Amino acid sequence: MTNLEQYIQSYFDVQEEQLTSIASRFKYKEPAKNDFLLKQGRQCNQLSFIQKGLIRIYATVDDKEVTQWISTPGYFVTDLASFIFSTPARWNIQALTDCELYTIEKEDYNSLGNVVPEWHVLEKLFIAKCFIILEERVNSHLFMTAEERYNKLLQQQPDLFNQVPLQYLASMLGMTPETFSRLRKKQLK
Amino acid sequence: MTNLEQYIQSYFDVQEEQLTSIASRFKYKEPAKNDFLLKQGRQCNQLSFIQKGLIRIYATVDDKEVTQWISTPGYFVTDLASFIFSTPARWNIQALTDCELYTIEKEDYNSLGNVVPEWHVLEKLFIAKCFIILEERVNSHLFMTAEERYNKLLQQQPDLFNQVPLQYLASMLGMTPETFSRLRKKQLK
DNA sequence: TCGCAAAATTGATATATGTCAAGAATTTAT
DNA sequence: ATAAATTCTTGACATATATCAATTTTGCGA
Repeated sequence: MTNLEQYIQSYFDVQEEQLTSIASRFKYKEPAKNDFLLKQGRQCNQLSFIQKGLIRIYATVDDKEVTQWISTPGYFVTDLASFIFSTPARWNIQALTDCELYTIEKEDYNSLGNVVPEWHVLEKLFIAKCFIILEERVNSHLFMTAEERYNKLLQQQPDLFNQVPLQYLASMLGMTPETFSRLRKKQLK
Repeated sequence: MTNLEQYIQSYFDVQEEQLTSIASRFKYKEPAKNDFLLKQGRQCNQLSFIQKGLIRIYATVDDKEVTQWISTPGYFVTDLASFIFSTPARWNIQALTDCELYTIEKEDYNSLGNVVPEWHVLEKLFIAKCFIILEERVNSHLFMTAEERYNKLLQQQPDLFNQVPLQYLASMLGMTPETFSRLRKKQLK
């Protein structure tokens, strides 16, 4: 089983016979560092699995730039709202490093319903998982302080802390780089 | 077209012939004020449309009680994660007033795929809409201050402000009742 | 390898929001 | 209608986090 097939299986829980058929619709891509996969305002027509590299999702609104998330190998990346509803993208998606991706175009993605009988069910579950991830993030703001969010991220994704500019992590946790830096200092003691 | 059918249509964008069939699986209920539709830790087996009344979704974690949302007529209410994945519910769901609901049981809901051909597609879109609502809420914490969140809610749901205890609104916006009260005072000037 | 640009840190200070306690207002139950 | 309970408001104060500016460190391109 290829890496891509493993990724697909872990997300979509699809039967093995159909894996090859699904995987064949993804195309290998190697965006270079700083390349944009998507720009705010455009339409998002792709869903990508990250084999290698790091990708930042961010937006600029009223001069304020906010990093929404950093995606890492083994995960997918897209602007789900734009991808599903063909609305203008809210997010920029940019490679933080040279990357290796498997990308499916929206029209191929949408044709999967004709190929894999259970596809719409799997897709539903996939989106529901995305929902749960977001619910968790809302909760982190309702239940936790900035410091607790910092500690949680440090625990869950320690590697990120020496792979990406820390200001991006600060932003996705909803705090300034200065606050992030001070929490970091506190931790190191 | 009944109220219920209108609600279903607005959420699921289903064809008119199938509306009756779907609607027939919902049962009318009248929970009284303070009745629980769901308790944290249990499994959520119901999805309800609110015809009348107000419903609070909240959770208590480590002695901290957080209101996640207040649902109003014309909207549905459930613990989506628990409903879809049969996991223990994260949330309590409680009637803030006497209510009139249309409720569908999970097994009936799951059987809709056999009744309405396009059901899984509609369901996918429904969940995707829920995703977008949550994305919007995450953004409100990343881009906005407490005061901006207050003003946004006041603008979008002014009625809530004289229908439910304000401490619940404060909580769902991620602030204390005192802060909420002071922002309120500021507004009234 | 050097030099520049970006990022991170640090200190001083400002501001937003939280905490605690008391009292006023409102709602609910008897 | 009254009493009790809950909710809301207010003030004083504490704390977390933001802002601004200066400096150091790091990383990158020539």
